[in-house]
Amino acid sequence: MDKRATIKDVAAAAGVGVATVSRVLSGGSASPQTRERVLAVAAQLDYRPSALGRNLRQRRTGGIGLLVPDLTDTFHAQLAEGVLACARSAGEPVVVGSTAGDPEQEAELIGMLLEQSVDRLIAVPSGDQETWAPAIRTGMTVVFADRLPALPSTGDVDPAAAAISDLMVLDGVPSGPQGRSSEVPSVVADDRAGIRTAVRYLRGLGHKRIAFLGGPGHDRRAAAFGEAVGAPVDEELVVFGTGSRDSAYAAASGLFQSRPDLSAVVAGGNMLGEAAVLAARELDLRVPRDVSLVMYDDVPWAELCAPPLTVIAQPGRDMGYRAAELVLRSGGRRQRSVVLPTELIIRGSCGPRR
Amino acid sequence: MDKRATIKDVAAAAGVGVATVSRVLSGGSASPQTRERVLAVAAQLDYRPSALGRNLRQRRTGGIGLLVPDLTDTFHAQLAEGVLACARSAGEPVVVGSTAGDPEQEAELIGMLLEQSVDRLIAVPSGDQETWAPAIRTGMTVVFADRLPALPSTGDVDPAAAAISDLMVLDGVPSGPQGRSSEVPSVVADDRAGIRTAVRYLRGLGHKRIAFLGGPGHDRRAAAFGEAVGAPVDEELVVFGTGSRDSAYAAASGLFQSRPDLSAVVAGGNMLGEAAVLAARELDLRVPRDVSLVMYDDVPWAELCAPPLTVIAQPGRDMGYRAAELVLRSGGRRQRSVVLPTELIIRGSCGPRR
DNA sequence: CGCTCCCGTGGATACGTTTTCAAGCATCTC
DNA sequence: GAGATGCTTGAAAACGTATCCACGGGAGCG
Repeated sequence: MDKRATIKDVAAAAGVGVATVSRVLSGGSASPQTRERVLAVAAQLDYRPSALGRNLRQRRTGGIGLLVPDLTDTFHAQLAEGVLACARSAGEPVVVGSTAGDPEQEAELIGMLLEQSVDRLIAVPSGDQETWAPAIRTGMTVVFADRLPALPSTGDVDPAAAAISDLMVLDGVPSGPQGRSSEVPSVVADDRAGIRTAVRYLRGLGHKRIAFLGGPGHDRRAAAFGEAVGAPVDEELVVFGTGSRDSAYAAASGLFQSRPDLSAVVAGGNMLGEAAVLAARELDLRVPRDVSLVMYDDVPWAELCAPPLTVIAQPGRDMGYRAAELVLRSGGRRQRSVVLPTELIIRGSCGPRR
Repeated sequence: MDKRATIKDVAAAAGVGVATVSRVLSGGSASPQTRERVLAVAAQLDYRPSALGRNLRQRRTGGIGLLVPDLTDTFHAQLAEGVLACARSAGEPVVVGSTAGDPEQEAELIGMLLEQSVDRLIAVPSGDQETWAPAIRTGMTVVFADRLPALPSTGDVDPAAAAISDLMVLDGVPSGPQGRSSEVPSVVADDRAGIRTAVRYLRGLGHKRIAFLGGPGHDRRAAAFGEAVGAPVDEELVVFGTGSRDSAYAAASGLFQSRPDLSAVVAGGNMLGEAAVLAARELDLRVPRDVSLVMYDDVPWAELCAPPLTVIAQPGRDMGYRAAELVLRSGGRRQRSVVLPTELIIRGSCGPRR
């Protein structure tokens, strides 16, 4: 009922001008006694500067945007927690959107953020570079996390080919020579090394027919997988879901049924890993006796599984935190991208080839 | 580089006044030809109304706030997804904060939202009614989800007693007779029925010594538990963690060690359930042979566990969606609270008392 | 002693929108 | 035919803040 005090009220109560109040509160210069009086009055009136006025004046919203495909994916939740932690310590609000891995929804949410004048954005992208061009062109400070937008699909290239060329350009460190999107900083895990380690591990156990089970945005991982297993890549052994749990399950189930000869699976994300466990169980495939499984993302429940899942761990929370740091410190001009290490955590879901 | 077009630009280009443009875009009345011209010009200029200006004018931020203890908790992630889905369909941004179950951080985040003039808030509260009084007094439209804030701790009452009196007041339907916070609508599951069903189920299996493992905000569930097992409640069998995974693990481990005579555990949340599985395994307790476990929240990984977890399912996504609906349709004055049913899903983590 | 320079201060302006208000104009009614 | 009524329209105010600019006074320097 009692409306919030405005800067004018404070100014009047302190007997100074609004400019002085603004300066005191923004850390500008002011005489000690003036500053003290203003501060006292502000505290007594319980004055809180309205972000609305400030934002309008400076033509930008203070907060930062965060776009992830699905919070129910534990890795994305970890990443979000990292972003939130960093943002909180900076006192910045964060606007979250979930895209369901759908470029269209992603574009829509970008539009919404633009409308809100949110000019700093952290994203786990689902769309390709074309989707992201508008946002970047508008001057938004964008930081990609976990993955990079794929090359625009000029015509109909199959994902694998695009993914490989993507890898060529990006080559471990994402700051490739060309490609517009390489100008935007990113925080990603060293997918190439992670996948390579996992594949070598499986090879060491005797596995020959190894499959990759990916979701949207896992092109880099798929490409790294292709590289790690070496040519010729059996294209039937690289399958993709579309982002939903159902689709992941369908992909996993289809893979197991169409290729009973495979003996090991690398899941490109924890939702895919979950689907693989479920599908295998449904088809009476025992893990790891009948099929070995290694899953991207170390999540708390990986350890609870039957058997406990061998995973490629990437520091989700750290990635979010670092991404938030990058996007907040973007005052310091051009930012370097960050590549964090992965770690193969061996539990019980891999065994020797039967 | 090219600054965004403002309403003035559109007005000038269309040869009309800004008021007309505003009306056309807000669905006001205008002559067909004027409307068409304005729309055409706006489209051609790629004009998007700035939320900043609008918000300042109407003295409120369009968006809605969402406060949860921890997105890494799968249930909270589900709830958040529900909120995001509803908000997206309404075109509203949502500002998310995670409180780590800490009332202090919660209060801080409430302050931040206040500063942003976010006047609609959905919260899984951690603090008590005292923490929430300021937000509600300011005129914020608040909807609680999953739980209600506890009664203010006047002096040092132990959580169990407070929880029980809480239950007395709230009695299933949260709109109790007194208590200021009972005026705020909420979306909660029928904890009482859920817990009662679980306890009866365990009783039916022959279990006598059943423990409750809770976290912050689980007072109602603890109270319902006490009611279900009937007096006298063995207070040692009701233990609380503080919200973190570590604390949950410590609580679970401590419980198992101090009371080797217990034969069943009800976990008040999925993080507690996770901790219980881990702690049991560490102490070489077999589930369900040595100890039975039923966990609150049905989460995707409950099925993957060894053994698959018997759970009290509550519709997290729906709860979020309904809460968002409530908070958005709050134009229609006083809203009724919603109580959603729970379902006991029997899997493999409960067995007969050994 | 006088000039300059700098610091502290307050008035005024701009940010982009919605909304009120009055005016203009055409149509309808008596 | 004149007054009333309704619809469309544009000018202007307001929202709360940050910042530009001008002004005043004190101190330092010549």
